[in-house]
Amino acid sequence: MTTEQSKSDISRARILDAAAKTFRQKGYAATTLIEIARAADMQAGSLYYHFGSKDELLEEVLDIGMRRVHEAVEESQEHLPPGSSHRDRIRAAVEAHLTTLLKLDDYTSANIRIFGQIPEDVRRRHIKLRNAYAELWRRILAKAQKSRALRSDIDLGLVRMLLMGALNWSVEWNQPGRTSIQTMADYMCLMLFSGIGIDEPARNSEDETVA
Amino acid sequence: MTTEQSKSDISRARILDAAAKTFRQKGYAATTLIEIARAADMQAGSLYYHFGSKDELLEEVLDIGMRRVHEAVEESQEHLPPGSSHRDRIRAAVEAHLTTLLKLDDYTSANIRIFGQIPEDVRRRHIKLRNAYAELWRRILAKAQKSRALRSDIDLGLVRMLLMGALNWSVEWNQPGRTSIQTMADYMCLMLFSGIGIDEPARNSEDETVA
DNA sequence: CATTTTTTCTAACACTAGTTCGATTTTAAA
DNA sequence: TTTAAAATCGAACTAGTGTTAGAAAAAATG
Repeated sequence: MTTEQSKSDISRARILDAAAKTFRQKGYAATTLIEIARAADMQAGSLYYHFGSKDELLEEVLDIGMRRVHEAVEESQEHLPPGSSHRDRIRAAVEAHLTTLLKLDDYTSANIRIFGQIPEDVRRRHIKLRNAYAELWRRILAKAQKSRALRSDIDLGLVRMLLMGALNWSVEWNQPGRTSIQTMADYMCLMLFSGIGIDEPARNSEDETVA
Repeated sequence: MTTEQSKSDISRARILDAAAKTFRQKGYAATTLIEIARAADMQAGSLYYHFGSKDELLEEVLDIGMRRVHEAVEESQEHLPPGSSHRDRIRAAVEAHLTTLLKLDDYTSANIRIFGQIPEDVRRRHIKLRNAYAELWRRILAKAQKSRALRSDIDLGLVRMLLMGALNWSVEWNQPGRTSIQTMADYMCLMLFSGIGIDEPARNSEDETVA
């Protein structure tokens, strides 16, 4: 009983890690307890000493993943240098979200990837954490809008959905080492704040190089 | 042999529809042939008269879904009013993508939702269509950039990923009748071209209403 | 109407999943 | 070292899966 509580807790953590990793890779239904057990250096039956069922294990993985992004983004807002602009705040939130999602956190990425495949009752119990996280973003964006950092004539709910989509989808294509999280956050914020368009010169009937 | 070829083709289509619908709802591994058969008013064993295996059925659903978005976006580019700006072109592509994805096309939405869960060899065979679709978008964006409708100093690959993410993620949250596809496309293009930021007044040290 | 082909059903098979539980090992306490 | 508790194993059970193949029904053909 030095660092953690006991061998039980260590095994528990090992199982959860293995589960998160496997769930993220293969999805929920396709992941077998045998695989999880193997990844945790155990026998499938032994898992039941720590968890009552596959769904219970799933639920804990999901909860942990969601709490981690939530905490990461929350901390990003608290640890900002004084006098930071609202753009800085949002940029920090974006970066925190992406970092948690893509950098060595199987829990969060598993959560994002498999949320659409989980059993009804697990979803019902987990949804509260999801809503709480959504509320955090709602606050961040609303505050920026109120302070005139974001246009006042827009529906922030829709913007938030599109934003989350752009960020979350990165778990599907991001390959570690290809594009840095900073760059991704830069581009995301560029699109959010300024866009990448150039005012087009009146009309263009010069070149019709279409298919 | 009037409209389609025979009863076989009708049943085939009915099975594919049922499969697309069920795959979209429950995911790949969690979907059983019994469910698909029931949704198609058949017995599970009868499916094998039309398809050699579950994976073969899956593959066809995926392919159809991808071809449909591809064709829809391609047509959107051909049916543009003459003299359309590049913003108009992109906007049309966005709308076509969203429409196919959200409006009564279980094939495309199934494709987007379950792509991350499919068996390796199915993916390997399907990936070509995915790449072809990506190439279509690459062309559209590159053309806009070359014509100075988009900033020339940006990585279009990354922009495309974020854009696709924002659009694709809508299958996870969109509820029919809540937000119109037009509105979604409007907001997406607004963010892409202009952003929703307002130039902040120098510095803000007035109110520190942070948590 | 008879007969052949096409399509579907039915029942079974092989296999794998999640789960259970008594035996066994490991760990901690006395 | 002895002993009790904690943790894991291992083998079995049940349920449900994808799949097969021969029987039955439906449709098409002569």
